[in-house]
Amino acid sequence: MAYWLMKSEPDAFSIDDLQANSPAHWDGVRNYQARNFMQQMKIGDDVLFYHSSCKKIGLAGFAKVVKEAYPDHTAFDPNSDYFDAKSQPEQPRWFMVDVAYSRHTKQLISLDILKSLPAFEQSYLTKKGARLSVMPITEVQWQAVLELERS
DNA sequence: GCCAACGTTGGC
DNA sequence: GCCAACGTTGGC
Repeated sequence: MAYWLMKSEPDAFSIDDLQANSPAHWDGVRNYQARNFMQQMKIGDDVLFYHSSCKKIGLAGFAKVVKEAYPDHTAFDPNSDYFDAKSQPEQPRWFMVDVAYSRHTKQLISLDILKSLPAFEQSYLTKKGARLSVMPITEVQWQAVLELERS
């Protein structure tokens, strides 16, 4: 069982949207490293839902992987913002997973708080210039987040 | 296979 | 809206 963090711009898709449309497919990932991580996801893995590029940046909720990686069909659709002519149905380049809503965080766990946690001193999230939208989270980091939820 | 130009991400 | 830090592209 593994832990992951997935970023989403809440203006486009927020934790509220996931709650209202659960499970949802996580389409539109067009970065190889992020894709590779998604391909490692297993059913039942825990996901931290992160709101990026917005007023309240940070962890907004919890989700679970309910379907493992399969071709991202938005790459095949010329009308989609995520269309990629180089991804063909016979040989898809991009993949997505399905995630189901678990719950909101009690309150938003801001990026500042995350940065203040020793567990997150070394992470894809807080690393300078980090732009990865899908990343693994360690057991220690996961527990640190749960600890915040208890306090 | 190098690397300059370009596009994107995402915090501020 | 700015821009630093990246990732990707494409000419050579």
